Amino acid sequence: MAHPFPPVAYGGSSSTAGQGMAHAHRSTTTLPHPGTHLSTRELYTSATPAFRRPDHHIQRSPSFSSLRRHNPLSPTSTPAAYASLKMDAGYPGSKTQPSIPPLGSLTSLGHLSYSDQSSTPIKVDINGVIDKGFFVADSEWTCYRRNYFSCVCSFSLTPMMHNAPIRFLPTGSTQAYNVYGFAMCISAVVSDNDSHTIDLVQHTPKRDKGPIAKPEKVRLSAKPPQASHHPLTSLYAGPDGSLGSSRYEQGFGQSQQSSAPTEHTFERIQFKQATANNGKRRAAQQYYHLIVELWADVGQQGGSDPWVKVAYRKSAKMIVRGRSPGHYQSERRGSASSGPGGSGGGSIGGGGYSSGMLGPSEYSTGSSMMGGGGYGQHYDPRSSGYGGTRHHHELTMEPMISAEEVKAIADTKGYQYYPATIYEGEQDPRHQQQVELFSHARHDVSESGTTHSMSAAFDPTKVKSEMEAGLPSMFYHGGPYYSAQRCGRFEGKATSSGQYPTLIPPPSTTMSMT
DNA sequence: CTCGACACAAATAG
DNA sequence: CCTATTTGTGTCGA
Repeated sequence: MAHPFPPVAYGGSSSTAGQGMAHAHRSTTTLPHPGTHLSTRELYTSATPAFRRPDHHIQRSPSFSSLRRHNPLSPTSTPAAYASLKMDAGYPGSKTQPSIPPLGSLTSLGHLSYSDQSSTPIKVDINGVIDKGFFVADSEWTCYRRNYFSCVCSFSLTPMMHNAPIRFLPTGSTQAYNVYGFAMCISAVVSDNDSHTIDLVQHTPKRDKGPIAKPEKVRLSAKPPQASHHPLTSLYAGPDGSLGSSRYEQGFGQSQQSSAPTEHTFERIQFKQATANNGKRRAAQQYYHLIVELWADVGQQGGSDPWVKVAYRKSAKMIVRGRSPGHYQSERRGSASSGPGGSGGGSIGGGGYSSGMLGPSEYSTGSSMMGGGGYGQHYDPRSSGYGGTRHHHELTMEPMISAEEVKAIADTKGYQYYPATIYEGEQDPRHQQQVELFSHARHDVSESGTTHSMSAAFDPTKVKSEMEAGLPSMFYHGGPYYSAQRCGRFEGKATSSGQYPTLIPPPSTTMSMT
């Protein structure tokens, strides 16, 4: 598995489009390879969950932006608040990023333990951040089949002992395997039918010109638990380009290999196929789930295939649109139900905590991610009253979230992010709020089947929302902090808002600063 | 209808 | 400021 893809340079492309592409120049952008670390650009671009390029995608979408600016689309599209977590920070002006689809709780397919004398049980955590490409439409997480998305994956073992041999005992089996290494991969399945897998494809920057492949398992080392304390730390790579966390690992010389990083970003991924019935017909809408999997290398113990799946985490259900954005803009799915708009109330409470997802998610496994949040579509940032305040604490523990939390949340209407919105609404770049999230990452690995309480990890308390004082930069490079920026609109709704302790900024009060 | 390919244009990054 | 690169997406054709 050296590299799933050849390095990006497929220079060969001739001229198809006239655009410019002669050769891959930016090699940087090459697809991530498993043992390699990303280059700088990559780091920022995708590797970093939180940091993506500042604006990039958002603005990019012509359709949305333009449309949105001039015409508000239907209510549905109304912009909502986003939770942006990114910290591009450093400076105001950056745009924020929309929320990202949450991952559900971790599902273990067996038990890991150190095989030394200690036999210490190992708790596994999988972190995955779907970075880019997704937005909420009609309260459902949506993306375009043709657009890229990326997924940052990492896992951690607690406790971490690098030299100790590990054993894996699949659930329901008595046969334990020696684990020589780990790898992660992403895949997708149909929501209704887990057995129905959907292929994911990975392009090179050259896109059509370059080869495409399926995401492959990438060998990774566990991220040290310590990293956890800094959510960001783990997430963000050091400036030097190497992942901070990886250094730790390597330093120890774990068996995995020096080249194994602790985190891998699958970039330029797209679904091979769109979900069926994208809302058009009466037929039931199909949904997919992205799955972040952790595999163990058991050598030949299990037969020819050395890889045994240890655990995985499914994302919230999502719709993959097969057509151009333009087609959907005017179109409305059906409806009714979810109509976000309709409800302005998106309130549902579903909860989302989105902001936290990124950072904390890193270490908190199941918890935070559900972000969906519900913001319906309120357009009024202020008028409505959500005024700031709605909030509450409950977010953390929303009962509702459990099993179908994902669903629920999603239904709830997550935040929708629309770039344009920002413009229209208000742009306050400066409202960045820093959030320190730290949840402890404790969760039980035991067996959480699927549903778990995710809430636990999130501590509203810890989150700090305010801080605008302008120190964005500080946090940023300081490292570990997470700052979330909000964009102008806080559509926060009561309900949802509750979920976001962090994000909810006082309506205009704070923002104007600076 | 969906998928795939081609091509254009916009935005970003350097 | 300019250019190279990358990505989103409109559209056509299969």
